[in-house]
Amino acid sequence: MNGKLPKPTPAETGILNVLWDLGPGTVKQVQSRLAEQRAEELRPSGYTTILKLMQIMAEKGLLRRIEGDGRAHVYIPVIERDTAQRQVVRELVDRLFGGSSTQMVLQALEERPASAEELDEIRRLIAARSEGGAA
Amino acid sequence: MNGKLPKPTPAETGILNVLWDLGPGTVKQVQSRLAEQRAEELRPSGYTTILKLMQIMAEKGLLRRIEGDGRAHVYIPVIERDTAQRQVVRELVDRLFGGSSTQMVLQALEERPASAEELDEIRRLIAARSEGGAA
DNA sequence: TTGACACTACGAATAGATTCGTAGTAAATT
DNA sequence: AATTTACTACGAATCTATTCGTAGTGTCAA
Repeated sequence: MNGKLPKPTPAETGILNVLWDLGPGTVKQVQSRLAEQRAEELRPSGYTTILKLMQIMAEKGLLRRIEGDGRAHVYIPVIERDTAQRQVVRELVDRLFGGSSTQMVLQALEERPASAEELDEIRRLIAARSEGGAA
Repeated sequence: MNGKLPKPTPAETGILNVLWDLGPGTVKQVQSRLAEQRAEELRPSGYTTILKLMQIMAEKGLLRRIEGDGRAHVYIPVIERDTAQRQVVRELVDRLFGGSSTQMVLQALEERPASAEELDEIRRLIAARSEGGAA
């Protein structure tokens, strides 16, 4: 019944972000959260739009739908944040960086300088990797 | 005449990759290069498909078109590889990593372990950044 | 001149993502 | 019971990306 989960589209990613932050939620909760976030930049999507998207996501297997207290269904992300992130990063590295994650890392650090603490964290990860032994 | 360049679509990125690698090229050159690359995985796009895409890209300002020796036009990428990379990385960081490039870096290194040399390079960049002082 | 060739230009088909209107339904309120 | 409220379900419109067929044009060789 369940092959591999499809890559979330941009709009779907927005919904997933909300659910990853807040945990299980109804369409209404997701929709109003998105509306808050986007109120300033873009015109927020209407209720039925988000409903439809979440229904589609449930069909695709990205979300699981369960009965809630009231009439509203509750949706839970099936795909993990980490998984989605890795999936997209991988695709981007392949498509635009010739498979070199290093190049991407360098660009990322160029684009948005990290704080000292963050650099430290990266340094630690690298240290761990260096010892553990890379392929 | 020229606002901001639009973000290249996936197919457009494939074309840009070829032109970034080979320099100015004709539709035929790009198409056959792509066909080679993709011959094993997917069905390669036909000639007129690539032609159309490149025409659209020229309209959008992503490519510049000049007269070649023969009848075929020669196309030159207007957008630089670095620029496109940064653009897409930035969008991805915003969309999926809450604006934290560090998180993305960590994921990237998880997904595709870098070699010792690469880690070294990253380490050097970080060292430079640490001194220079991040925002 | 005729025809083959190597291109470009254009229109239209297909596909996927996103949008929302409208209708249905059940519970809560009057 | 009738109305309002709060939802879901469904179909269809729109938009963008991608695809390619077909027609037009100029060059070159026979």
